Amino acid sequence: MPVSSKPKRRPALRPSDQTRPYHHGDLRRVLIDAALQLAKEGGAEAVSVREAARRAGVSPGAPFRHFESRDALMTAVAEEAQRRFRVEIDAALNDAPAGDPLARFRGIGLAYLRWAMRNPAHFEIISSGRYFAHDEAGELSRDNAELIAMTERLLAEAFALGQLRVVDLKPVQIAARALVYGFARMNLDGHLPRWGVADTDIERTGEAILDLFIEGIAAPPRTA
Amino acid sequence: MPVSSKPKRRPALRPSDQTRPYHHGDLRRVLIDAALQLAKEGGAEAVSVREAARRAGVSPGAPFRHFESRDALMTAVAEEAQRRFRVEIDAALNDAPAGDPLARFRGIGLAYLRWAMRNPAHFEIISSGRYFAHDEAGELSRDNAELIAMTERLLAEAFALGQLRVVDLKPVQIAARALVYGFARMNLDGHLPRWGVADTDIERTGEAILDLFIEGIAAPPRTA
DNA sequence: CAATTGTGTAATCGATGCTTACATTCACGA
DNA sequence: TCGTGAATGTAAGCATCGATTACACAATTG
Repeated sequence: MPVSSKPKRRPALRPSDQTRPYHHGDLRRVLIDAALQLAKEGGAEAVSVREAARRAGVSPGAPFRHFESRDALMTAVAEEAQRRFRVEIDAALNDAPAGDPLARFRGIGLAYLRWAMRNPAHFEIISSGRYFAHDEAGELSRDNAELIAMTERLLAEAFALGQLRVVDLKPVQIAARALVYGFARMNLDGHLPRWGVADTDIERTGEAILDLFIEGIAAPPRTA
Repeated sequence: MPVSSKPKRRPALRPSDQTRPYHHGDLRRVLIDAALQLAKEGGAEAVSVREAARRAGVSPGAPFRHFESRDALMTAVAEEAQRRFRVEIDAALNDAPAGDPLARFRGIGLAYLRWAMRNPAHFEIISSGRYFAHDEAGELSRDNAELIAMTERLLAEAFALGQLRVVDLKPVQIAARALVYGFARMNLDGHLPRWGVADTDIERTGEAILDLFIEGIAAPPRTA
């Protein structure tokens, strides 16, 4: 089993001359970073174990000491990406008004979209369901379940406050996810230009469709 | 350039004994079919040129006489899949009431969802934007543009008839696409179980979110 | 200090995409 | 009819990749 968290000193290769030390220092961490970088450069499937090893300055077999397969590496990468993603979501939630669950719901959607737009490859790794076994990747699954539960709770609160015109909340929840996921993937898969969305308009358009959806489920204003 | 459409006689390997004829007959076609089958069996990325050749009973180099690269093969596969997809869409349009553009719009969405649910791998190949160059694949692009134009027209007609409560139609169009695309990909990427959607409920749920969306953009009934 | 465990290297395997040189067959014009 | 060139197949080989195995070195620990 891999190292986990013991603070290893990074060997800091001697100033000018020597062969670098036999042991790397924190190869696991470095490999994940290299993989993240590779994904950013060439998309998720451009990540190869060998190239990550190359960038870490290590032999092609070395990564398999830390990850039993490419999928295992990608799972770790996905978990790291998910961690970063969660930071943004939580930040968005902190910025949203506590007493307005529908606004908070929207805030999550917006943060989701923005992160996906700005980190397409990492978003793909998280969501493609091809880069890791969902059964493992415990942290990732747990995290995901939390997010699902959170949107469910927010919708229920919104409904209780009379903010929604809809009764059946499950379809609303799934539709909302499908909407943001779909838009994010349209971006990822290069569909948006065909739909007349310029690069500079992407985030604005994402916000527009999210608002359209929210208006569609929101209760009409009291005074009509 | 490959053969195209000349009706070649298929050599019908001699009854019991002989080595099959040197020339295959219609290898291009057979390779595409094999690739479609491979995709159905193991997903889009399970398609390999060599395996397709193997199934066609032909040497590993042979396919490259017909497709200059794996991507070129996948492009042809995508075009074939798109052709089948279009058949369903057009059928759905024929079934929909001519005088009710919003219903026709919904019909397209439904047909889209159903086809994507029932042919996930082929759907992925069509839409993933990774298996072919969008600039080439002329037929595919043309087809896609047609579909986009069609939904645009239907929305405009619906608006003209007062069926919509929304003014800005572009976001509606994109949101609709994001919704169905997102749901289709959630299915493809194995998200739906996590969202509490059982296999048997998938198509029903798809219909539900589509209807939710359409209600959200539809004008309220006259008599309120 | 010695042994155990962790972590790297070297060499190798099989599969893949793709290329090149050569073989066979088809199709068309003299 | 035939024979020549184009089309289409085979054979062999390259580089890359994921993965395994045997071995080398280092760090920790008793």
